[in-house]
Amino acid sequence: MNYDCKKLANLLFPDVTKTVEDLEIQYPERGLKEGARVTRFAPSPTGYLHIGAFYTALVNLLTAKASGGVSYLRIEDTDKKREVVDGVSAIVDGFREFGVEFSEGVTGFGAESGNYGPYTQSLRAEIYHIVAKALVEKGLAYPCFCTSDELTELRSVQEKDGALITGYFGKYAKCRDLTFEQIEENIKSGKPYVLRFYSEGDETKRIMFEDMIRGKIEMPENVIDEVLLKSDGIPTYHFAHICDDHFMRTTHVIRAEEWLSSVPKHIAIFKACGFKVPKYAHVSQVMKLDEEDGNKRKISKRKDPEAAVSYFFEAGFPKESILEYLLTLINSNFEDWRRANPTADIYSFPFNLKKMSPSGCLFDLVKLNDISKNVISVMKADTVYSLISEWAQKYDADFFNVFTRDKDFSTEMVNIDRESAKPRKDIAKWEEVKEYYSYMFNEYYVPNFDLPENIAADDAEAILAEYIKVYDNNDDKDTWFSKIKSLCEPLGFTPNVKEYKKNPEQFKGHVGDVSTVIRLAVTGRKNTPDLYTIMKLLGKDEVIKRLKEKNKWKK
RNA sequence: GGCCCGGUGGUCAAGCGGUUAAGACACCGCCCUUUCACGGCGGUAACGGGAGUUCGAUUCUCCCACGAGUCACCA
Repeated sequence: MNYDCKKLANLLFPDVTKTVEDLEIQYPERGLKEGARVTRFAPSPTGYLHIGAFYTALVNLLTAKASGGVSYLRIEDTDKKREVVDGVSAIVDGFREFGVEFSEGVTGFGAESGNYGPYTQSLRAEIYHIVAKALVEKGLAYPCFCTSDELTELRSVQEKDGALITGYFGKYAKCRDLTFEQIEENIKSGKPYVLRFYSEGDETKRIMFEDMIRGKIEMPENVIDEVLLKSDGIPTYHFAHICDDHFMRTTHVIRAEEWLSSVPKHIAIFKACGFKVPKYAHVSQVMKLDEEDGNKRKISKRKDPEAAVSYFFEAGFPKESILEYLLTLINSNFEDWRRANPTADIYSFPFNLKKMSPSGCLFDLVKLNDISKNVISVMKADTVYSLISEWAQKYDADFFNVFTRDKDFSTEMVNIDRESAKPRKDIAKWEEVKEYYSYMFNEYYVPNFDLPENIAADDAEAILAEYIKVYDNNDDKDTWFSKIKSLCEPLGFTPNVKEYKKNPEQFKGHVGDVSTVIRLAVTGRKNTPDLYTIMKLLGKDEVIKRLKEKNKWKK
């Protein structure tokens, strides 16, 4: 540069009086214990909380917690075009729904905690300008007055030349050669400009860095004069990343893999600023199978409803299920650990970044269901009752009224075959509950008279006729079952299943078939949890009423 | 197209020069069982292809194909 950089810095940033040294004092080293990691999750408020973003956030949280460090939430709202009105709340609420908390940072719209703020980029203009000014003073940044048309043209020229890389760099960076007078004149005449990084990179040289998930990575040095400040004075992601992660004292930048290719750029800017480069870890993306071409692809905000974490909450997956599932994707040894520590807090899991897979994984709803069934199966009835109520209140008002009409009844209902050594694992998400227990509520009960092939309608009728005679809702379970057994022989069935299996031709069926008839009559289902309890809960009148609809068996 | 990342059953994945190539989910069968579920036992199923290096490659190297990402005044 052929001019006094200090002079230019003052021309560009006349109002900036603070220095980088001031900032170093204002945001000192955190003084955490050896090995404690400072991580951050830094989303843009462009819509709902994305499941992939949450996944990355979880890795950040886990990394900080496992090392006794700090995690914080920073909002990257430097692109006003993409910003969405309730973007910040959507993100914060999303985490809140998971019961997940950062140690510091943004806690709501316009709210934050911590000593390294502001944690919202739009509030940090001064900081960026201080650092930018310092860069200009060092001759490592300069104003560029090129219009977007000129840039597009540059690109097409480069492409025509068959250039290996395109972009604003080296000899193509014509604003590098502006004289001070030209710059001054442009600025005085109000010409918009961006501030560019003056790259000293050498395109023949290569840079090495260590990614904590992928290991050593070698790439060509950055030569691009990346935009640092946009024409409105707001920083680009790249520059904000450098300033923020330095002054918020981030030790580990853990972000999605799409950032991997800009690491050389970031390292160059960190060094130009005289800042220490943090450790990087690039998390591979959560993908799904595209229905059209059958290939893996990133879960898309636009095309895939399951991209939003709210999708899972609407379906009624407990937050623990989603968390558990994501943990199994994050560290493959999580499942083993969970088996050994069934009730431990997930944050006590010895998380290890190095154990993360460098390849992208498919989000498997089937596996989520399985995990969720396990999670729900070990919940206490009271918990299940309140979680179903909460869910229904939000998403199914009609069911909410029915379900909460009689709390004791519903609690006992969800407690059938629960709180035991071998709990049932039927329910994966709350939206299944209404259908699953439909026969327990008259509003939803659908009589069904389709007998299994092996049972004749006349026999079914006879079974019920006899059963009504002996049925007593006050019986204990053994008595209840022995009465059903006693029905068998007079009607040509056997109470002994083994006997039936030995000589099937001697009987019409066995006690299982007799029970099936009663079950079908009472619940409309061939399969249910413990029938005894169901009948007990339904009550004598209702059971008898249902038993008496016996004439409707399909013949 | 340049750069870069990735690759073990359908899915998530152990493995890190010599293994009968774990485990989980899914699927199938059997057992248990008044149905279903749970549980138990068993089964089907994998190292993208080609060259090297080596006594020996899933593992190391290179090439090819494939898949992903990135090349903006978006993050």
